[in-house]
Amino acid sequence: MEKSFYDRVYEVVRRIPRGRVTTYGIIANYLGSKGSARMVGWALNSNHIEVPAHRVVNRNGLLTGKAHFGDIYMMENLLEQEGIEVKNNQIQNFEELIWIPDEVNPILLY
DNA sequence: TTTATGACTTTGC
DNA sequence: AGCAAAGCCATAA
Repeated sequence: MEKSFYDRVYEVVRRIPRGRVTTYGIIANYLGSKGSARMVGWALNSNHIEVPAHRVVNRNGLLTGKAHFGDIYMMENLLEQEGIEVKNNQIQNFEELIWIPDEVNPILLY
C-alpha cells in the first residue's frame, strides 16, 4: 500500500514538537497542495493512528477541531498540558508557537 | 467515472 | 467589522 496523502499528514503531525502548534494550511502547503487545507483536517478525522492532532489548528489559532476530541475541552486541556495557553478556543501567543515542517526555528513569518 | 463531503482559506459585500 | 459564498482537492461511495 502506497503512501497516501493522509499518511503524509500523519507524518508531519507526528513531528510537531511538544508545546508547539501548526495549521492546516501550513501542512497542506508543505505537502505540495497549497489549496488542500481541508484535506489535512479530513485526514485527521479519518485518522486511526495516534497523532497529536490537538497541535493542529486553523490559521487563526482557533481550536476548530475541538468537537472531534470527544469532549470539547479535551483539545484545550491537552494543549495546556503542554504549556500552551488557550483562552476561549483561541491560542495565546499563537504566532510565536507556530511550527513549520523542516524549519528548526519557531518562525515568525509575519 | 461521477458526486458528495469536509477538523480550511480567501474574497467580496 | 462581520457574515456569506466560492475556491480548494484528496478520499469514499
